[in-house]
Amino acid sequence: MTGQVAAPDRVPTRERIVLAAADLYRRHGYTGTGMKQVAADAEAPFGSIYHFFPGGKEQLGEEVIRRAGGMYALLLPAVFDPAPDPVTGVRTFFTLAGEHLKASGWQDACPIATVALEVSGTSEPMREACAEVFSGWVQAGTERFTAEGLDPEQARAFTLAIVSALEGAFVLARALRSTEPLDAAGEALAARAAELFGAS
Amino acid sequence: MTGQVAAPDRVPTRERIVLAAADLYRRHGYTGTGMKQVAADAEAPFGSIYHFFPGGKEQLGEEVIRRAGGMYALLLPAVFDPAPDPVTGVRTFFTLAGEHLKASGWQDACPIATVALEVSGTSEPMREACAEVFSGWVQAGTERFTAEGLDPEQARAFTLAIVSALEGAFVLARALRSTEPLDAAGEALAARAAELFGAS
DNA sequence: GTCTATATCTCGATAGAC
DNA sequence: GTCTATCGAGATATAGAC
Repeated sequence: MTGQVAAPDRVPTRERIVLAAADLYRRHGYTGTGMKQVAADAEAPFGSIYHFFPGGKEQLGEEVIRRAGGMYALLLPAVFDPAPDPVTGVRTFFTLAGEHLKASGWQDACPIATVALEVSGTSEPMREACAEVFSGWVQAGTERFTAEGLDPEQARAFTLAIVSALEGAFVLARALRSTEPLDAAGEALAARAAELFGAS
Repeated sequence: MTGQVAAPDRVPTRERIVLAAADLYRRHGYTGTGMKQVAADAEAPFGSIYHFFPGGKEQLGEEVIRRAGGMYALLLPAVFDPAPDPVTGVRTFFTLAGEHLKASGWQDACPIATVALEVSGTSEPMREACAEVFSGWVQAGTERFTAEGLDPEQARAFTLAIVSALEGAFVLARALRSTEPLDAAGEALAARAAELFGAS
């Protein structure tokens, strides 16, 4: 009977910090994002960051990567479950990614990819966090495509190709300010899917 | 008759600065690379950077991107010219990329991709430099594959898919410390090439 | 053109009042 | 737990002797 109703500031401070950092990472990267800016965007006092993340910038970065990775993992079933077949699923995945990127003013790239490129040679804990996120995506895709009829090796290789193409197309699309790379990559992978799954 | 023999310090200061910065960018990114570190790695006096690049970090970054982009563009004919057919060329391209990345201790990613993700939302001049580099690659690939029998639209889409897959596979490979993403992406694109070019 | 010293700013991180 | 003031280090950039 503690009277837990939805409070006005329903999002806890710690959560706001993680969300704000995730948003900044995909716009400016890890090294380009300052802790003061995170605090400002999260509307949290500066000291609260070090209260919740005593490990500092690196600990915050690790958690942001894992959390963002988990959220993006939800997109896989969200797109593929309603799709009539894997070929359509692949094409839709790339199309939606392009629409979202364009709608954000070419700002919202994938935070994991940016951070992975920046810190893979600098911070081993963060590199491992990125690796675990990618591994999780690949494993989820492998299981799905295996269930849809591919043998596990094929399924894993195809998933790796999809994730790679998606991340790379994001890079080009963001720089070129065009969805063309995402459309082209999606088309190529959809054709590969048609070949693998034997559909048209 | 000015006696121009190969001098001991045959690489000019300005050149050393650009090369050192390019190397640092692909290891630590743009924001993660300091001007002092560039000077140190280039074995150049700190002030010389601002003598040659009065526009500061951004001007240096722009030139590094364009120069590195031009160097990487040379790899396309270097790999595809000796290849017996486009399918083999595609596969070789991804295989060599993986071998190089691994040989560098998973350090030498593509500097353009890293910088493109970091600054596309921050610095318009640098975003344009990245876009021009990518456009150049895509145009070169389009011309080559058109000459090999594809119609221009197919050739352009296929080139975009290749570059996207390559850049994305680099991201995963660097984080996972494995060439598996590059091999899988190469396999998928080689299969697509076989389909497009009608070879086996 | 080369090189050093330094100005100015912002970074990540900490201390301590409340 | 919240918030402010501030530290020391490192950043970019500049001034000026040589």
